Amino acid sequence: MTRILIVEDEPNMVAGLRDNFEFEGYEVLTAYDGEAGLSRALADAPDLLVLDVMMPKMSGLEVCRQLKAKRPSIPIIMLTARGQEVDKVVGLEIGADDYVTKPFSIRELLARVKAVLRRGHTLPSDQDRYLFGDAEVDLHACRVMRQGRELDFSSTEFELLKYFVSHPGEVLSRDRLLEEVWGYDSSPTTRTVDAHLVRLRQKLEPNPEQPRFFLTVHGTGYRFVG
Amino acid sequence: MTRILIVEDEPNMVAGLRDNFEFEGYEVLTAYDGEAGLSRALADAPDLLVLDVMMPKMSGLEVCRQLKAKRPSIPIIMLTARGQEVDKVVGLEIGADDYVTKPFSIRELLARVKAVLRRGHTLPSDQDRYLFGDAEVDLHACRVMRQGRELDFSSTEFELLKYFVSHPGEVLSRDRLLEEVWGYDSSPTTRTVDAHLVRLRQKLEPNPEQPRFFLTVHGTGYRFVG
DNA sequence: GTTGGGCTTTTACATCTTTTTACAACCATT
DNA sequence: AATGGTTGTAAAAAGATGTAAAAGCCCAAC
Repeated sequence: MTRILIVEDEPNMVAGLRDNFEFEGYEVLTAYDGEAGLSRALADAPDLLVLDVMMPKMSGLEVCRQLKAKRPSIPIIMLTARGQEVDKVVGLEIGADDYVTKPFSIRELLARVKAVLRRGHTLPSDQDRYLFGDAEVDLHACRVMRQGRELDFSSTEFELLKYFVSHPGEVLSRDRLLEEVWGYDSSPTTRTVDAHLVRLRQKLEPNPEQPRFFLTVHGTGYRFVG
Repeated sequence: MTRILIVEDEPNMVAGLRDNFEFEGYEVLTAYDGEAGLSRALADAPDLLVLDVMMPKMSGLEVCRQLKAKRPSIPIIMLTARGQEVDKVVGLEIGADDYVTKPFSIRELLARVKAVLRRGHTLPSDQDRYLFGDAEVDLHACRVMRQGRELDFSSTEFELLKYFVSHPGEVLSRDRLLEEVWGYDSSPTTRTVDAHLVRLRQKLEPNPEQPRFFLTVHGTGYRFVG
């Protein structure tokens, strides 16, 4: 039976994941901090790790690095919070096989687990595509299509877009956007947000002068309606 | 038998809803993302949709919009998360028949489903349109028409208008208007209200100098008579 | 190094919205 | 009618936002 080790400090999250994985027929092991996770992974040789980045004692990144050094073949899927440096997680730097950004749907995580176990390359499962108007956003592959054509998005632009489509309908203040997209210690001013909004609108609105999706909330911020 | 389509990406939630709806004697169809939900709705012609706002591939709002465009008569109840209370408005703007905020009691959802089904698909646009004089206010679409032409209203102007038509006949003090329209911690003075009244009258009164709808109650405030 | 290009941020200015101000007109009370 | 407070109204001021262009930064190529 395929065994999955969940390393995560949030008990509710663990419970939810356990339920779903067991329902899918996996055997589930758990650890509630980085140190325990690492030793458990070495001792019990699970078939796959689901590993939270943010944890007490030892971060998921460190666990991943150390584990990959000793057991390079164990697949690891990282759980990252929004705003964390996704680039460093995947790819060669750390060695994770895939990642999922919180909050995620269980369904998506299951799909990625299966994909990784199948050793099929982590083709951007279309679970995290988002459609609105004539645009199509692939949140995982970081691509944006419109009318069949791919649009160029810089990383900041894309992160901002991502935050908007992840919070449809909510009024998002400039400060909140700066904090969530640019980071807590962001130097940029709020006008930077406006400048980026212009670019999002130019690229994604059918009629940028009269926005339909990226709406202004005067005195407050912006709202995405998709 | 009445058929209900549940479009929701959380498997546990779907399972729970299915149980309850089937117990109540409904037939349940399901879809796990927006895209699938939309095509299912078009293909299987359910009697009602329960539609989550936050979903992969296509948001509930977009599904709602597109479905209402093709099948305006299918009733839709939206599920919104607590943080996105703005969606209440948006969801209804887009044409949903009702909404429920997560977390909700199954009992409440069932009640609303029954209510919507009993109501026999009354278009919300009817109950949200307000006519007076030669003007027509669409409270949900946030549009004002007069003699077939659409008028420009700033958001504050519209909110004020909305409050008036929602309280016809009542005498509304400036302080009350400030509190209700501008907010509890509003810095503006009561004269600001007067300034806005001028603009409402200029835009909506046949003869602004001699108001017929937006009446002054000397020493107290204003009264809308529509 | 240095250079060049792409991306980000800032700046500047036009425009739009909201609030305040000033004063005239109005109303109620005496 | 005189008075003092209230309201109508336009215009000024203040504040926010849209937008293009300049300035700054970073990184890779030379």
